[in-house]
Amino acid sequence: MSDRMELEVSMKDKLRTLVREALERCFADGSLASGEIPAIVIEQPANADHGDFACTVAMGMAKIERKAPRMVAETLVKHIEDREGLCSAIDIAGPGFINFRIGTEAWCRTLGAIEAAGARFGCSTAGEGRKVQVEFVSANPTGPLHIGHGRGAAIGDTICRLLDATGWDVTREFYYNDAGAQIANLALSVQSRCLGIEPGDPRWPADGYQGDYIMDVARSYLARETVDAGDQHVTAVGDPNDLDAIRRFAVAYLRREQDQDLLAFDVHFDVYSLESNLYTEGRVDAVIRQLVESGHTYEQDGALWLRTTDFGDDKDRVMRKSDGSYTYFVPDIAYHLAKWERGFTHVINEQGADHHSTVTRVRAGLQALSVGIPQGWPDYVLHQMVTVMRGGEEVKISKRAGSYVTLRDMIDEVGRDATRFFFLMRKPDSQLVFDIDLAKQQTLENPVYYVQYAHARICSIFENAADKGFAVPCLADAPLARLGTAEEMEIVKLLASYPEVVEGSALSFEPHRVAYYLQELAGAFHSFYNRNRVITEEGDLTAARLFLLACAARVLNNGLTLLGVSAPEKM
RNA sequence: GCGCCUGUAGCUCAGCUGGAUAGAGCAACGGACUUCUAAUCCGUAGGUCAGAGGUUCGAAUCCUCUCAGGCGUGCCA
Repeated sequence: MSDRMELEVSMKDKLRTLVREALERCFADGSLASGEIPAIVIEQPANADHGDFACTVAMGMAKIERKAPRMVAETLVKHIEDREGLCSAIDIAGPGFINFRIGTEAWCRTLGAIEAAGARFGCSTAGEGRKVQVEFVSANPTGPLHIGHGRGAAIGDTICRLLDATGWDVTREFYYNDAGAQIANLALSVQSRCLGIEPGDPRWPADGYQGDYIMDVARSYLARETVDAGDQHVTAVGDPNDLDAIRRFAVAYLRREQDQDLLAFDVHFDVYSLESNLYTEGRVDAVIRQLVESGHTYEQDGALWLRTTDFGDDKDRVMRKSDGSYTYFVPDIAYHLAKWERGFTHVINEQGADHHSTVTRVRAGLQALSVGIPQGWPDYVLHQMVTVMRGGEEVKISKRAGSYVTLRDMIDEVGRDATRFFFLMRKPDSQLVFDIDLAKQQTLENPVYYVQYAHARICSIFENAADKGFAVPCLADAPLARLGTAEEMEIVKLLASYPEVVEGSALSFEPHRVAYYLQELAGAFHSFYNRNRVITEEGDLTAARLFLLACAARVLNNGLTLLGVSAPEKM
């Protein structure tokens, strides 16, 4: 029970409670007058001399209280009752900061939560079991996944893991645009290859897909092979003149390729939604009808337009082209309406930023429907472009020209762990330069190895300890009072802050925070390792340090797992 | 032109959603293995946080403008 409490209440939360209770006492006895409890911010000072935590509330209250901030702080501190004995010192400093120094024992007590929770340390129930759907990758089945999809896969998958860890009921979804102009283009490209037409030939389709993989598809089609992809099982007809059969086969073939790449990347989906199904189920026509009824559409130049400018767009958009077919965002609206109807009040779409113009359009369409969907639904996480460098030069990514680096290349050349970690190192908003040569040649410099090495080193210590008759103790047998060096306490403090890192990372959809945290924790361990021996003549000290490292290994493992990166025991 | 993202050490990037003297990793230089994995550690050096205003006790962080780069602005997705 007490372990449970320990698990869920962070040090910051405990201090926040101390301050809030003190404020209430101040108001009760009249030593502070405003009577209104403001947001209480507890932060970690950049400078360790200022203590473990600082509270800024006195400075914020100074104006309302009409007192100097330091006066407010002094009054407040006098009313703090630290019943749990957390603080070894509470000081007032600078313009009115209240600085808290946490006692060594109080810090060490937090390790109990790690033993108690194990693989679930860092998890919370913040999501309260609510449903959330995360759509990511959603590559068109017109070619292999490239490095940009890889970034989306890594970010989307880790967001899912983060949400799952923080108590959400997560559905991972992949949307295949297997209808529309690009798919027609794909079919024509494959057909041309079947007929021996090459790029450059006057008969080659304009904007045709020129990649070599199109030849593979054509060969397979002519050989009448069978492809299994998801619930699709397509056997090639083999007739170069049957464009419809070529389209079905090509889509299934490329879906299978993408599925295999994602499998190799350890990315899995719960639901695959097909754009073509939205048509066959009549959802596209239905949404068109609803939009027309909404009064937000008009006909012009033989096309049907949605007045997206009613909802913040800078120009109206065509829904139904003059040739009678629909633009991509109509099925997109139908798809998102279906998400809503499936009960997902929380939806996150992870996409490349090159598709960001779709955000306004989809939201506008959903608002036009007036079915109670909130403004700003769904959420979007847009990752910026990945620039690929090879041989010191930028590799221009163009699917149609057939020039790109595939995700499969990266996994084969760099390894899954390093590729994932690399993609997760930067926040989605930042552009990413992926230097293939660097990633291949200097693999050992990749930060992922730094973190993994920390885990492997700890495991190695455990092995050596076992050889000398030391078992890793449980909390009850670990004399935590023996801990206290600067290096040890650095590790303890980092371990205690892990749940907040996970929570913040999940809340902001920013996986890179976990990656940075792990590097910090690994660094704290490596520093400790180089200055202290774990296995010594002193049994007590040895036991205490083994326990501390067991906690560190646990958290390294938990964090790496969130990133989809392995935590090896040997390297 | 307009919209979104970005601009922080030589390079690649963090900066906990407004706090105290702005950080890390590479690269450079100097050190540390007869001791649990040197894929490691310690130290030195490196800054007009693109620029200019504004908001307030306090700004890399918020608002405006300027400059620079990326993406978008298709009856492509």
